[in-house]
Amino acid sequence: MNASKKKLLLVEDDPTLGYLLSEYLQMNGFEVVWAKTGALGLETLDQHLFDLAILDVSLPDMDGFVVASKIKENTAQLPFIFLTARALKVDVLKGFALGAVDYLKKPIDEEELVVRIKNLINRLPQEQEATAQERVLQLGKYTLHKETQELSINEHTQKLTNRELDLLVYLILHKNELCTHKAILLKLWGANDYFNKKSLNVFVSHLRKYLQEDPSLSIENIHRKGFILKEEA
Amino acid sequence: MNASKKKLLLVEDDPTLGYLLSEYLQMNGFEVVWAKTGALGLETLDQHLFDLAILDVSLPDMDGFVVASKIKENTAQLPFIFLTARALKVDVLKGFALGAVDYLKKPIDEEELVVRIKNLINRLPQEQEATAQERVLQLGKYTLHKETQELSINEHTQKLTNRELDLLVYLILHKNELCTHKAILLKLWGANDYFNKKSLNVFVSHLRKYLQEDPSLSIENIHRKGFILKEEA
DNA sequence: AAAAAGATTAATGAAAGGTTAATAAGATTA
DNA sequence: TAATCTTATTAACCTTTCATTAATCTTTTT
Repeated sequence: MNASKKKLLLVEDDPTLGYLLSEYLQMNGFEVVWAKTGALGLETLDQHLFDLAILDVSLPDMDGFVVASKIKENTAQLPFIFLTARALKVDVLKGFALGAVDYLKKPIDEEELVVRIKNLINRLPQEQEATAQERVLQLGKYTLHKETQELSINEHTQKLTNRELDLLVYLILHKNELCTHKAILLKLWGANDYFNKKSLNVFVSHLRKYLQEDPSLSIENIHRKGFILKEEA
Repeated sequence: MNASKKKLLLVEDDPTLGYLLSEYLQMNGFEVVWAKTGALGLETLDQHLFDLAILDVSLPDMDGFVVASKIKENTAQLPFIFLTARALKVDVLKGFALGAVDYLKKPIDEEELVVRIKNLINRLPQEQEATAQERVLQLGKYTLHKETQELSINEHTQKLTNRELDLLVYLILHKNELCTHKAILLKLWGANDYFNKKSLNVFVSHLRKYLQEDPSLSIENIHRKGFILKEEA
């Protein structure tokens, strides 16, 4: 999905949990800096550009809440979550009031933690890239704008109908994979019968015509199975 | 922050909890539509523009996960969270895999729920209302004065009616983006039905006539979806 | 070679969209 | 209060769009 490794700051004094989480997060593709005290955590902020901070609330030297406020003062935009055994309601409310993105209660399953972190991180840089990637798909020399339903190559653009668009999007998302008649028909038509299959053929035919300008592209038929949108290397 | 009340869809079959949450959320400044079954929840999606959906996982008619998938298919961007007694790890992972923004486990303190929801909603991509406050909007060679409701080009000015103005402003704010019938109708008419759609067509027709003088502008129809106000580069 | 499946182009008809005019309801003016 | 004006809605009518179906030809399989 996203090329660059995301960098996490983990502030956790418990050596066992700290090691466990640190390892597990790294195994899951994150770069992790583990600070064992609040003070150390704040220091590392000057040396790294983090994407997210994970803060234990109970720390030997300073309260996790204090760390959070300092983070807010120093690095304007670094989002942080609390991870703590202190599940008191007031603490949860205080955490969110401070601007936490989430407040997780121990014991926490590592797998769940990773899923939640990935979820958060994907949601953060939303506007800039995420939507743009969804709105426009690239296929060979072609560009497909989903909103305007326009398929462009060089200066020429072909407007697609709803069915054409849906089918092309489906094929692009499964590029170089077999898309069975059944799967396509169920997804786009909702039912898999003789006449819908006939209809599907018509649309494949349309798309083939539209995609002629790039010879590296082809929609091939696998007899009695389905279609493959191939893009040659 | 944002002036408008945020609209929540609550899908919860338990009458006691549903009532409690619904009331409490309303007390906290949210507009809440409470659907007691998954099917009813999906129906209301056509009548309202929601900011967030809160889904119980165990529902009488259909699984909350199913409701979530349907939401994803129908309304492009409506974020949703799960609220459930089923705290099994696989369920949590499944929930996030489906694209949930959060997964909360019952019993949940109402106050904590409200704080978490507010937190989420603040974090959601806000509609850029920046330009919405401008008194004068520029569109191609045209100038639109919102106060006087006058659309001017060169020496000619056309006075707009309220509906014409509202529609044009909406389209300008979403220039070169698909504006679905549903979104326009819900925003300007408050309801999405056959006759309002007919009415919308009339106003689009008016605007097209007014915008004829600048050939770089066009209001295009996307069959069965909506309109795009295009400004060619 | 026969039969089945697929490809392509064209024909069709229902639904959606576009435009202009009529209507009704509210506001304004006389 | 009646007359006029304004404007959103509804109606009437026409055009366009597009998924499906049909018709015809080609390819593949057995």
